Order: sequence, then structure tokens, then C-alpha cells
Amino acid sequence: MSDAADPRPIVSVALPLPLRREFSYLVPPGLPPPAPGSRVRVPFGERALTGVVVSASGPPATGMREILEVLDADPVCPPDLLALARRTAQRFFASTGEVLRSALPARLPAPGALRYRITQKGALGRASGVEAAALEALASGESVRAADLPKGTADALRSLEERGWVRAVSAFRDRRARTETAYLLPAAGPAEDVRRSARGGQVLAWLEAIGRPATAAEIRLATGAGPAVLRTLALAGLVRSFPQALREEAPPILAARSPFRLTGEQDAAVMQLSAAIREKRYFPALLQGVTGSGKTEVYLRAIGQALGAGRGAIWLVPEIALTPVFARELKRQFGDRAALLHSALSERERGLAWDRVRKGDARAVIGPRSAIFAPVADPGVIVVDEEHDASYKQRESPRYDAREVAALRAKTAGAALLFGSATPSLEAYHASRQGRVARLLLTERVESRPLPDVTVVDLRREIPGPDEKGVPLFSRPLVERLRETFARGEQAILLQPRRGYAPFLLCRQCGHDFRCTRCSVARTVHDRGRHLVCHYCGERLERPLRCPECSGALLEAIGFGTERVGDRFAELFPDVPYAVLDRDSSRKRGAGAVVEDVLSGRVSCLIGTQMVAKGHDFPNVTAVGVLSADTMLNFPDFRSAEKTFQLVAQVAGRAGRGESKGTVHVQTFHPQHPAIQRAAEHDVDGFCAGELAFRRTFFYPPFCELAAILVSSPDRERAAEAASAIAAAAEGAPGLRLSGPAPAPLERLQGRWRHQVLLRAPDRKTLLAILESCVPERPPSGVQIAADVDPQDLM
DNA sequence: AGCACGCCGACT
DNA sequence: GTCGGCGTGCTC
Repeated sequence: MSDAADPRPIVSVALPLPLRREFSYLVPPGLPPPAPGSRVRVPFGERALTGVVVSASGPPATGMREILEVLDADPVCPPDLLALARRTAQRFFASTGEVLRSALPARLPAPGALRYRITQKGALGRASGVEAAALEALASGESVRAADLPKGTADALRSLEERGWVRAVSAFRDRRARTETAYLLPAAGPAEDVRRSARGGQVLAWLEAIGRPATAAEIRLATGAGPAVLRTLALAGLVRSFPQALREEAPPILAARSPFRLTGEQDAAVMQLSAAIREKRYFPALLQGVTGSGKTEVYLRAIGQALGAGRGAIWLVPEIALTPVFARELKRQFGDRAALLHSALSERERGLAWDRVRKGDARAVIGPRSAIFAPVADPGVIVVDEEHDASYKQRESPRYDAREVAALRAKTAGAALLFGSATPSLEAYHASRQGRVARLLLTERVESRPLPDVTVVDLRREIPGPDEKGVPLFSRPLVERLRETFARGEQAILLQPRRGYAPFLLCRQCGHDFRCTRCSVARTVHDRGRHLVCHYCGERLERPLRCPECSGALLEAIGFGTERVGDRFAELFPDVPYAVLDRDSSRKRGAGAVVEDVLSGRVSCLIGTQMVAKGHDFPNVTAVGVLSADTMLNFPDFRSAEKTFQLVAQVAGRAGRGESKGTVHVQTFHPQHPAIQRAAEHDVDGFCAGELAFRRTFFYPPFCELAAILVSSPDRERAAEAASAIAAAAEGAPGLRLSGPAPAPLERLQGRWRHQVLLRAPDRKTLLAILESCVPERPPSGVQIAADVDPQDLM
């Protein structure tokens, strides 16, 4: 253990800072040393921070300060999770404190000003100069914020603190609300017809439909209505609010589910998984099966096996509104043994759910990315649903990938790791082909539903309409098929992977494209041409009437976003009701409301971005159209083909889930492109084989470990210089393949110039060693450096 | 990441 | 003459 001369215990603390190191603190005399995993308040410069004790005996250091306060008698973070967080930080070149901040529910940073209080020793003290002034200010005995003390006392306080004349204390208080506000309809109903907004009307309709009180967070999720709408409604007496005891989540209103027989393939998969679960054996597997092949049933059975064996389970789902659907399924099956950790929960609700899991009251957890850190004791199975989904990688610091964390966790826990997808990522596919991961195939669709017929429409052979500027939007075969579909009372989905009215505005006279002043992209036309919006910085302005460059007045919206597709659709099918589902429309109305309109049949055609390809099951949709499959294909990114393949195959899977066989029309200017061809043939193996050959040849993942270092600065030169310095420092490292420095594909965003250095190495260890050697501890002034290990895209 | 200290412009 | 700009340096 430690030196006998100084027996005062020291702990090592991880702080929520972008510093990839830990800090050591003395445990105040008389206090039992906090166990690893406990949160502590510590003095840090002039601030007090909340961190997590990572080890009981930290390295001794000079100028060590004392812990202010131990916040948990009982560690919040169990030892296995702490170890997982540390390994995650290490493998993604991130800080442990930041990983813990995203893992733990309560807002960890809880920053606050540091306060000082005079001690008895100090009161007797004969200090002089600044020290005396500091003590004077503290004479009352009350604690005083560092900032409120006379200027220039910071150093004096530090030395007084060291001598024990003053004590640093924390202003932090652990307030725990016991209630939250819920809203419901008044018993009597509104006396007269009061004026209300459209949004208000939706809230009332929804509240009536669910027939129970709902919290503001739930109302926002379902209808998109914010606090302002609720306040107005409450003022008008249309809703009543009252405090209710905190609930973790809405009680599900569920009918019991009828059990049904598994197919042979499902049964075989479950058998293998349950054997591993019982034997506590790490068993990584890829469950590959088309939409409708019953992957969910396999997940539920595996989770059931884990619970039956007295173990726990984690089910990860992509970060979209999809969670409620599966959550309902999990609750239906496992009731109170299941907990939800989805993103719509408030901080408090998340905290409660986390506690329930930590105490073992709930042993099955469903949630997005961060749920991989749920404090499930002894997880027996970890499910990663829609494993190919990019949302498993966090795009901000700490840039971890929940799939890799899941693998680390399953390995140490001796758990089954189940990656499920109809269109696996190349990483997972490759691993299964090499035998590092078991391959569980589901080839039959439940009830033997046939796969849809896919037609690739060659847009080069289509004659554009008079107002389509050379780019046909609705091809003849698609229009014909849509007519037929609507005539039969069936529904359709149209995918257009661009939101807004048109991708850009063009000056016909000089070619100016109204690019954003802060970002290197053209602004998107919105609101039928009334506004220009930059999709990267969010800036929104009135559409100018004249070109700022040449004063020309011939300004034309070029191309089609979902909004304009809707207009065009209305011209072609004036009697067919449609709805738009994209980020804009779901922000305005709530995605749930749009989905509800389709399910109820109020809407016959759903037009939208990627959002329509995910999640919901629309039984009456028999026709799917991909209006432009080329948008993603043209992205300057090594994964563009993979993403295109996945998108087309996924949206195709939406067609024909009911009685009749579905059809899919994929419109493209690249009908021969393998991503499109193989998606049309439902040929995962064919696509992956070709794409893997490409990745192998050009040394891209999964044949290398990749890291992108993004250097940005408001000053173009500084960004370029810092990037060069990094590249120069990395140059020549053994095993390194270096690309760049080079301007990033999006060279400028939010006023910052972005330069990139790409590192590729044969293994993670080498890659991390190179990062360690070339990424400076502190970036030069005015420059930000972000190292992204295993990036999802290189934009 | 904060936050304080430190050297150069428009105001009581 | 002072308040304040944000450059740079450090935090157990």
C-alpha cells in the first residue's frame, strides 16, 4: 500500500473535463475513504466539480487538495461499469470523466463556485497583506464564494487552505424533487368554445385519447407542444395541472400477447443463445434477417432466457422515436422486470430508472446508445438492434461506439452479444464471415410473406416534366404504380432524402447559389420559397428578391426537398391525402402524430426523409418509391455505398407487409451501381462481397483501424497550420498510413475552417499510440482538435 | 471546458 | 484615468 510516513488516504478522481487524465485528492481526516464509483465534490481551481472516484489510492502529487464532500455513501457506479467506462475512454481516446458523464444519469458536472470558510486555526492566525484581507472577509464565519472575496486573493486562499486556516466547501445541495407537474383535461370539460391554437387542439385531442394525466415531457413527445402551449391551455381552463408523485414512466396500457410458434431458424438461434447465456459464455452473434423475419421475437426470447437464468439483459435500439414501440413490447413481456432508459425521459426520470436497475428491481433495460452503460448486474444477453445504424456512434465527445462497448461488456460479463440487422454493417458482416462472430440467419419471412418486387428506374430515360428542369421527379412507372395503389385503397411511402422545399436557390444570371456565410454549403430553400435556411448552422433568412452579386431578379429554386415533393404530389394526385415526415415536420407536429395519421388511414401517402425507412410498421403500405437514390451515393465518404445500400434495402422492407405483395421503385441516374443493384435483388451477400473487396484494396475499415483528427478554427491559416503540425508529428510512425492534412469535405461550418488528418493503422493499439504521439495535450490558441476513433463519416 | 490573470481601446 | 476585449495557461 502507501507510505507509512503519510497514511492519509488518497483517491484518484475522474472529472468531466476533456482532459485525458485523472486527479488525486486527499480524503479529509476522519472520513472513510470513498469507494471507487462514488461521486465526490472536489475543488478544482476556483471551481467545485463533481467527479467519480476511480481508484482508492491515487498517485501522490504535490499541492494536493482535499475532497469537499462525498455524495454517495453507496457507489452510484458499480465496479464493472467503472472499468467499462475506463476502457471505453481509453479505446476512443476520450476522457474517463466524460464517458462517465454520458453514462450516469444525474448531470455529473453540477458545476458551482467554490466557497471558503474560516477555521478556528485561521481565526487565531496572524496573517498579513492579502492573506489578512482574505481572512477579514471571512471573519463572519459564513462561507463566501471565491469570486466575492477581494480581488487577487486566489493564491493567498490556496496557501491558507494548505495550512488549514480556511476550508474550501461546496455550495452543492442535493435537491430531490418528489413530484412533477402533470396535465389532464378538466372533469367538466370546457364550458364554452374557447379560442385555441391548432397545436393546443392536438394536445387536447391526445389527452382525451390516452385518458390519463400526462407530463409535459410526454405531451411534447406525442404532439410537439412546448411549455408555452400548455401554459396557454391551462390559463384558458382547457387543461388542469397538478403535482403528481414522480413516476419513472407511463403505465403501459396493454393487452396480453398471444404466444406463437417460432420458425425453425428462430428456434435454432434461440437455442444457441440460451446455451451461452446459461453457461456464462461470451457468444457474439450476428442475427441477419430481412424485415419481417422475426428478429424481435428472437430478442425477446433471449432476454427471457437471461431473466430465467437469473441474469440481466440490455437491449439497444437506434436513437429515434422507435424506442416507445419496442419498449411497449418489452414491458408487455416482462412487466416490472423491465426498465426504459430512453431519451425522452427527464433527468429525474432517468435517475429513477437507473436506481431501479442498480438495485436489481429491474433486470432488463431498453434504450439508445447510452443504455449500454446501464447498471444491470450480470447481463446475460446484450442485444444491438439495427446494428448498422449510425446513431450507435456518438458524434460529440466522448466519441464512443456503443457496439464496441457492448462487445467489451459482453466479453467481461460472459454474455451473449446479439447484433441484429437486415443490412449488417460491413464490420459485423466481415466478422461473421471470418467466424469471429456466429452467423444466425433468418431467411424465411414470418407467414411466408414474399419480398417486394423492386424496379430500378433509369432516370436518364425519363422525360422530365416541363417544370422539372431536367431532373424528373416522378417517373412514369412510379406514377402508374401509385395510381393503382391508391385506387385499391392501399398506401404508399415516398423517400426523398432531403428536407425543405429545394436544395438550393440559383441566380439564373450569374450562377450565385446563396451559400451560407458561415458554412461552405448552399442554403436550402424552405417554406415554398419564402426562406433560406442553412442546414448546418441553422441560420434562417427571408428569401431575397434579387441576387446580392449581380442584382439579377431571375432566382430559381433548384431540385426537390420533401416539401416540394409534397406540392408536386398534390398536383399529380389532387384527391390523395399525404403527410410529410422529416425533421421539420416532426418538430412541428410530433412524429407520433404523423405516424398515427398513416396508421389510421387518414393519410394515404407518406413522403419523407430517412425517417420513413425506420421503425414503424405500416401494414397497408404496398408501394414504396425512392425518388432519388443518388443523393447519398454522391457523398464524398467511403461509406456512401454502404449507406445507400442500407437505406434502399431498409425502405424496400417497408413495402407489402400485409396481405398483398409490395413493390418498390428506385429512381436513379446510376442504375448499374452495385449498391442499388444488390439492394434491388435483396442480395446482402453480393453487396458485402463487392464492398469488402473495395475496402480491402483501399485499406479502409474493417481492414484497418481508422481515426479522423479534425482541426478547426475561425482562422483558416491556424487550422491549416495546426493540422500540418499534427500530420508532421505522426509522419513515419510504424504501421501508419497517413492521409492529409487536407481541408475537410465540409471545409467550413459555423464560421470555423476545418482541416483533417486521417490515420489508418493495422490495429487499435498502434492507432492509439500514434494519436498519443501526435495530438497535442493542449491545442494552439483559437484551435479546436477533435480526435474521432472509428468515425462513422468523414465529413 | 471554465476561469483567472494579463496587456491594449471607448467611456463615467 | 478606469471598465473590458479575449489571448494563454492551469487546474490534483
